Amino acid sequence: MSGKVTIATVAHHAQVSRQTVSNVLNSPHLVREETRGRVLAAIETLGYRANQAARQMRTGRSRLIAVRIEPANDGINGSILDRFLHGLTEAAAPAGYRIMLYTATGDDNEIATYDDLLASYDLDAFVLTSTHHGDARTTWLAEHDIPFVTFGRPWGAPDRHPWVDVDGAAGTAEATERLIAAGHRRIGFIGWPTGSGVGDNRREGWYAAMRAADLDPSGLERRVDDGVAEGRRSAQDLLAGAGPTALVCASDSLALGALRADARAPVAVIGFDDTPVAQAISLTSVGQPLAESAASCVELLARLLDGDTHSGRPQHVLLRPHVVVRDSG
Amino acid sequence: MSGKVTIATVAHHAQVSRQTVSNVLNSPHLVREETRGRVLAAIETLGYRANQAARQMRTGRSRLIAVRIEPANDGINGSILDRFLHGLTEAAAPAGYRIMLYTATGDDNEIATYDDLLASYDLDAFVLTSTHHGDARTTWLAEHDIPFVTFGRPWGAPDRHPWVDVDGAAGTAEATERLIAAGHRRIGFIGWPTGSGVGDNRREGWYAAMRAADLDPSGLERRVDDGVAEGRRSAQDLLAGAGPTALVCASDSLALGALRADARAPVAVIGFDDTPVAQAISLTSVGQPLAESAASCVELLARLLDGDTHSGRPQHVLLRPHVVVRDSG
DNA sequence: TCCATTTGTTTGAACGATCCAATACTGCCT
DNA sequence: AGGCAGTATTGGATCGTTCAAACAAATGGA
Repeated sequence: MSGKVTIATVAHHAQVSRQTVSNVLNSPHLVREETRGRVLAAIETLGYRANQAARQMRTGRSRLIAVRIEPANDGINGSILDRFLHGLTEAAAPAGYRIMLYTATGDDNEIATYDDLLASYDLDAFVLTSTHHGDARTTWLAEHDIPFVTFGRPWGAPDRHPWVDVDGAAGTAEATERLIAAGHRRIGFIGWPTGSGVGDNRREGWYAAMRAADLDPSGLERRVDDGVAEGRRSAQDLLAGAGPTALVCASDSLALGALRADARAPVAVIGFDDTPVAQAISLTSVGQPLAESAASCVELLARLLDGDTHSGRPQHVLLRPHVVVRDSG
Repeated sequence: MSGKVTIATVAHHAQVSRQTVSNVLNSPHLVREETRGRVLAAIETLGYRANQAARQMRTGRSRLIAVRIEPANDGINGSILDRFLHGLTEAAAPAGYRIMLYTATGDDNEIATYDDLLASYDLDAFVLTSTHHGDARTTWLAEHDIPFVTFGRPWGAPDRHPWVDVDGAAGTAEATERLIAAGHRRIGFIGWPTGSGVGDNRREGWYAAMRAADLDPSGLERRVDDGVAEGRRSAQDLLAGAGPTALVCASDSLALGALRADARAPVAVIGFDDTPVAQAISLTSVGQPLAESAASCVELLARLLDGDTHSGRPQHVLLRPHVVVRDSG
């Protein structure tokens, strides 16, 4: 190896000053065509890469985006987080950003971690995944003027910050419409208790699709905590009552339970999230566009960080999920 | 906010020089007790945190560990990678390290990425997850003297680098012994084709446990590609032949398939990896100690990076997985 | 008493990039 | 020819930390 290649090495090789090399990289318009070519050639030849630490020390920006990775298997975790993370990493790289992970136990602890990360690493931005009602984290970040994006809408609260989310209602609506098109008329819904933004939203899509098709949704829904057992019990209950021929569920866990219910005739079931479980048991499920969501998060952040705040482009992105058809429905 | 707190701020506040503050942090034994107390108090009061970029520029070390996150849902990905990542992040933090993600398409591309990451970010080390026969990556890293640990043994190749792995044979052996203790005598095994280190290793545990209990394993095994359909077919095949009363499988996918096989009498099935799928369908499965594995990776790396190479402690860690008992076996 | 040794602390320089202000070089107008 | 605006390039200072070496004070032995 020829030792470290610094901006000085390049400058010497291209017969220009350090500053000119820096300009070629950061303000190309200031440099004459011919000079720029010479410098770029030298960079190529020497395999020069700007040292981030030095750049960061001067500019105060690290080109690092932090994402929390959670311990438990709930929320986005345990099923689709890795796909989201992969999407983030892949989208961030071409924009010159990298993803750094951190953990935290509880919101207060997470805020302490922010402080630490910001002071030690000069992080440029955060991506938050599991936002909830009255989230102290978004408040703190906003107060401290730290750029961030949430994957998930700020349910209830005014949306003062950029966010990306998946239109759950559109997903359950598509699932319901698909079942209607297949001839089903009594389509049930198994979802979570009223009050969770995500849960209410997914229920809404089913309800709207039923009404739009002039079908009566009354008596066809159950709201329970997430889980296979709960799904099974609810399905059993619905089948004994209103007798649906198909079920739309707010999660794959509920859907899996529904599939287990004893029914006279086969019941079509559609889950939500397209987790590995759905793939394994060939469950039709509403799949979130995770790669696209991640790319949108990066794009919003990049826009924020590059100071495009004045541009009128939207700070919010709502993406459509799509039904992944398998054997169950 | 009182602006940035640097080492100079602390030095001034504690009435000492910058270097003394630095010594308190990096070489405490050089500083007198009383002075150290004064400096630590100042650090506490001011909320000082060392700036990593500046430290990195001087020392050439970033305290950053890179991990590749893969796109596809195979290998460690898609099921347990997020738990491993969480473990890494959690174990790294107290040791003063952070986890950075990167992606790559293929080994060659990954090596190019190493070059990039090392030059731009001065990464301290890498953790590789899906090692395979004749892995070009380990060779490259070793040649360039980059510290790294693999999660997975270097099957076949001489183990010139530190690694952490889970003893698959011990896992299938425990599963087999458990079935034997439950009264089973004809216990089958469904695994992957001969030639994959991990697959052969998992098969070995079943085989050894059978022999140790004086049970004849002949005719009781099938080797097929991974997948639910393959698992089902193999199970069906075995049941029609040697007629096992229990099955040990090399993966949860195979086990799920095996559960689907039509059998006269109920067949006990044990899978491998304790994926979300196993949890969802209540499949007994051999669970890998992922948090512990991750912690071991960090420990080995920290040892490498802190220059403890002379110490005679082992460079290899083999951890025991354990059967997570559920309804299926 | 004096020098050698140890212990504790301070000073100046350096890491590699960018920002700033000053300078050299154009071409153009009067 | 001289002046002037605009462009291209230069050297020096700077970010916050650690390294290397110098310095000061305390200790110990002959």
